[in-house]
Amino acid sequence: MSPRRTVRSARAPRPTRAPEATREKLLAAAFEEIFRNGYQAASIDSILADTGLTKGALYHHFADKAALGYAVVDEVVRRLTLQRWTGALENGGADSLTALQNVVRNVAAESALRPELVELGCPLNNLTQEMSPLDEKFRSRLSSTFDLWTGAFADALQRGRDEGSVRPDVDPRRSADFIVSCIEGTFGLAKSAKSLRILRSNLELLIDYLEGLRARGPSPSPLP
Amino acid sequence: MSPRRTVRSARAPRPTRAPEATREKLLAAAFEEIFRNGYQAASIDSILADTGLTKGALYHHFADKAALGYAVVDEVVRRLTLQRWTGALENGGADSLTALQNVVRNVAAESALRPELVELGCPLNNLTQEMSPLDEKFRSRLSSTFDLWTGAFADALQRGRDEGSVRPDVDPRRSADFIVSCIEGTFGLAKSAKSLRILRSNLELLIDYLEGLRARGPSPSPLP
DNA sequence: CCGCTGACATACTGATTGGTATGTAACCGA
DNA sequence: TCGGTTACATACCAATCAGTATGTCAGCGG
Repeated sequence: MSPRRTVRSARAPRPTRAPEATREKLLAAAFEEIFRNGYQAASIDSILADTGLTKGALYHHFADKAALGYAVVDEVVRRLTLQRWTGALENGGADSLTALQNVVRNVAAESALRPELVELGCPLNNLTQEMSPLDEKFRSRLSSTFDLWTGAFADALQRGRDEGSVRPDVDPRRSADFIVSCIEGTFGLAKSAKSLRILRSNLELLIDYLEGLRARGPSPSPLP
Repeated sequence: MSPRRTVRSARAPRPTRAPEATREKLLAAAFEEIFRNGYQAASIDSILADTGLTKGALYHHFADKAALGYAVVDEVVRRLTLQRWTGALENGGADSLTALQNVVRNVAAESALRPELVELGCPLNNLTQEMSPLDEKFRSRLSSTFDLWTGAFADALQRGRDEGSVRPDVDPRRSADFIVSCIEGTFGLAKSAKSLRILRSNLELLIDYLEGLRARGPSPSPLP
């Protein structure tokens, strides 16, 4: 009867000790707080108030505030970024360039439903602008996340070249950097103007730009 | 002889009381501190230490930290942004599109000489990402600065259409937003990677993109 | 020459910050 | 069942924060 009873064998949904769940709760709250206020202005006390936990819990799982921030990048921001921008790149029957355009289209559609995307922007971009010049460990983690993102786009462009959907004079890596820059800048400008219209307009122009990378003459059989 | 002597009529270069110069010194130091650390992490005490002034001086010229931040945007960030990006748009004998490309080229050349541009990025962008969601007065000031920037680019593109250097199907406002987004995103990615190479590569691709906006057939006389 | 006001300097405050020291209960192997 | 380790909670601390109250001196109008 008493909820404080501990059942030995059966796994209750809320066991009295669940360190991994506690850690995840801290990470999620920290991400939310950092996303809204930035890392430096993120308050430990506020994170703990959100979770209902205490400093004992936090400093048991993380050495200090910096370690918490690093973990947020490694385990939350990275995952969110990759699943949003690289998750749907490889499946589907379309060519690589069209897949890339569809990813952009999907984000445009998603942003219409989630106003936080236009209000708060991209968490990866936010953290980068704030922390890159101030903390090298932050910078390297954020930069490597960008590398995964641009790398995935570069791979897609390279596959597009191989399959004939992308012009052979396109440099996959340089173009990938350029495209990601356009995306991040777009979120920044839309956030500044609080304008979903700018966000969607820019993403449309980006899709047009991608269309400009498409190989002209349809070469149905690249190598006979 | 004594430097403390006060000459009544002649304006000495360093009069004992120079409120305007004091204000400017505070603004400059505040901009530097905010540029390096962000607004929220900018320390009033640190700004004062840089200037050699005290709180009495600061709170005599500015009501509070927010007012200081607003003044930095209005009087420093805006001026820097406009002089860098819109200053050289209207002169020169070239067509408007070429002038736009030259502005981008000049910044690329400038960034090679000033490493702070790639390390710290664009002050307008930094402040926007940090403060737009947190403070509406910040956001409106930053957003209006972006409007001046994109407006100048849109005007240039419109002039290009009028003079025949820009394709008539180009929407000046939408394209201006897109171009500025590319620029800001480029500074962000370069800052993340600490890479002057990425900065220059992206600006080159942007110049190529602008070239794509050029009207095909040279119409020497738009209206005979 | 007097007195008022502008232009600061000095010293202080309460709140908030990240971090720590200590206490304690749950869990697990022996 | 016992002892040690894990997983927290509580209470506290020094430092830093923005902001304020007060003091003081320069300059100028009268």
